[in-house]
Amino acid sequence: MPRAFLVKKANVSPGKRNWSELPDHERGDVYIPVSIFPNSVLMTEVEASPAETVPLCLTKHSSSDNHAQLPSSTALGQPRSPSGSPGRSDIRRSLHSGSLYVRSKMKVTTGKLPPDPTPLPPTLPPIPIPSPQPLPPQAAVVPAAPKQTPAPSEPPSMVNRPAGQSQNTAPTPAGAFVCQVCQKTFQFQRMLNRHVKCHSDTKRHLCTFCGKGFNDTFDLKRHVRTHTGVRPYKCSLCDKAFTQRCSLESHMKKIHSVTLKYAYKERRNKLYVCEECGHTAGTQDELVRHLHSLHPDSQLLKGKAARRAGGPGAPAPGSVGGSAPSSPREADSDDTNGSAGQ
DNA sequence: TTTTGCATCGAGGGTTGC
DNA sequence: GCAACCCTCGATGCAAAA
Repeated sequence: MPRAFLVKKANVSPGKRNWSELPDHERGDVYIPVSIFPNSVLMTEVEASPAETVPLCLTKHSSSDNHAQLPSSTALGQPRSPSGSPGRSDIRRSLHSGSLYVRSKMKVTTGKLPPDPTPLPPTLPPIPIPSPQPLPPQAAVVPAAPKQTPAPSEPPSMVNRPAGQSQNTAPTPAGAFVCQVCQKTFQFQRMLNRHVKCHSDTKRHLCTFCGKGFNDTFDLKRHVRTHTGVRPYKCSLCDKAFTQRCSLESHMKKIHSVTLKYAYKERRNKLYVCEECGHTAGTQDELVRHLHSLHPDSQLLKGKAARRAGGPGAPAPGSVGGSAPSSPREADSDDTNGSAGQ
């Protein structure tokens, strides 16, 4: 699974948040949550929503191209990361200096190809460069190749789709749904519908810090932790903390030789994370009490109240506001600051 | 130069709320 | 029933250590 987008490690320099300098267990206490930035600050600078302000970076550039569009950090005479490419902090610094820099690498995913005896030629045309104006999902899923014909093994009926079926989807006679872009098959239509978004350049959930877009709120929330420094997953043996559970489990296994007894794909105990401060709770009630006592202005609480009242504008279930929506898109796409999830 | 540990994120599958 | 939300696995790159 090629990873087309890699966030380089932040270059450590004065004035930047350097989490490695802090004991992990203290990071959550020290980090500056988004919410304490006056929303107006962030939102003013990113006001028009990153998708509009930033030509969204979601253009395909080589990594060397990145350097050419490094307005702020170099212009401000600030050091760059050794590799020459900007780190996260470059983004933030730029953001706070009034010019939002966003990495220009584009996520290009083609999906996982099924075992196919006739693999696609290596010289496939690139995925269409995103247009400044978001395309509707289906429109954005124009096949990369001029016209991809079904795999030889596929019966002709696969390209016959019922009315209402996406242009790029088709059910097989067996009931599986096939992505017409990459030929990957899915058992359910909803799986295919979501998969099709992978081929789209339009990302619905945008990070207010860097403008990077994600297809899923959870992906965005997870990503935002790289900006906020929230590390909910703490090692019980050495106090090290991680942003993701798999990192913790990997750490436990490699460093402490502790392999957690979980079945494959078994759900772990849900962890309720306060994205305001990184506090974790075992239950939602506990988290709510925490929010009431320490973050009474939390967007999560407001959202809950709004939902109870049945009012509009309430965040989606499970979402926890940390920053007030600054644009219809954000209002629509709920949180950037986490939820009680995990 | 190689190995190790961590950080990050894509994407499939399960769960929940409307 | 569907869309959104959430969880998990696995892949990859980077930096530090060996």
